[in-house]
Amino acid sequence: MTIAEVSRHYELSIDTLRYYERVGLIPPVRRGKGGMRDYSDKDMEWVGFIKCMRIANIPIEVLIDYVKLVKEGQGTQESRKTLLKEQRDRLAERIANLQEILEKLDYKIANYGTAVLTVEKKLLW
Amino acid sequence: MTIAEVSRHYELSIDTLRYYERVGLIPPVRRGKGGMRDYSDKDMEWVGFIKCMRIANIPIEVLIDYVKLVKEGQGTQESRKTLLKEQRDRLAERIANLQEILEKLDYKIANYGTAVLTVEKKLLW
DNA sequence: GTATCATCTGGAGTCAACTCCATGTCAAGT
DNA sequence: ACTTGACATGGAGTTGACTCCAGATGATAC
Repeated sequence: MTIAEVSRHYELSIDTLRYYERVGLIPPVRRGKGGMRDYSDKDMEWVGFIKCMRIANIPIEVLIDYVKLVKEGQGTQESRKTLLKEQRDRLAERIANLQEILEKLDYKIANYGTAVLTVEKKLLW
Repeated sequence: MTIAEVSRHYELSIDTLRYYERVGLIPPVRRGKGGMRDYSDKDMEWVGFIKCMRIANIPIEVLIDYVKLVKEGQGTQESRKTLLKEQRDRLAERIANLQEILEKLDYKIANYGTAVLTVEKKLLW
């Protein structure tokens, strides 16, 4: 897979793909003729994983740590699992939080313009 | 309410509160003796609202537009409602998205280290 | 064999959203 | 009278995460 293909497939810019690799968010991709990247299936998996994690706002720093642990090998499995669990919990919390805000927004929209209910509105925000 | 009190109450830094007001995220706060801000209940409501919206990642630009519409008065109610609805929908979509990622993460954690299931894992990421 | 094209690299630039800083004012305590 | 402390302002600096650029290289089309 060329970088252009990966870029299209995951809708990540070529620059972003190179950036991710540069900072260690993705293990180094094997190079073919003339130093060009040739993404393996495993590389693709990584890109997909990282894309998901980034959508979930998991900081790049944290993901770099994860990649480092993977690189260190078998001995780090527990730490990796712990790291993922931590992030999972953060994410779950965030979702709950956003859910609450969604409900508030729904309420606000439903009652928009009704001059009544001022008291309750004040309780909300 | 002094700025320090508002800061403590909403866990927003004093700098952030001033910044929000400066860029028009919060209507101008009335000043007391010596030019010091004196937050009214209405101001507090605004701060709370804006805080929520920012937690939901609604961009500052969008919120500034909203504040502007409010300032323009009654005639803009429909536009404001539309704006809120748009943001509500984005938020709902984002939550659904995050929910999916949470499930993937849960799956990944549950099967962590089990060398089996490699095929399914590949399907996931 | 030359123009075009995709890719490469290292480094600089951009953007949103704060965050910090220097300097100044004012009221209160000693 | 003087120090202290909270607050004010305008503007500069920081951070995270990209994004863009200049210059080089190798493959492909004509």
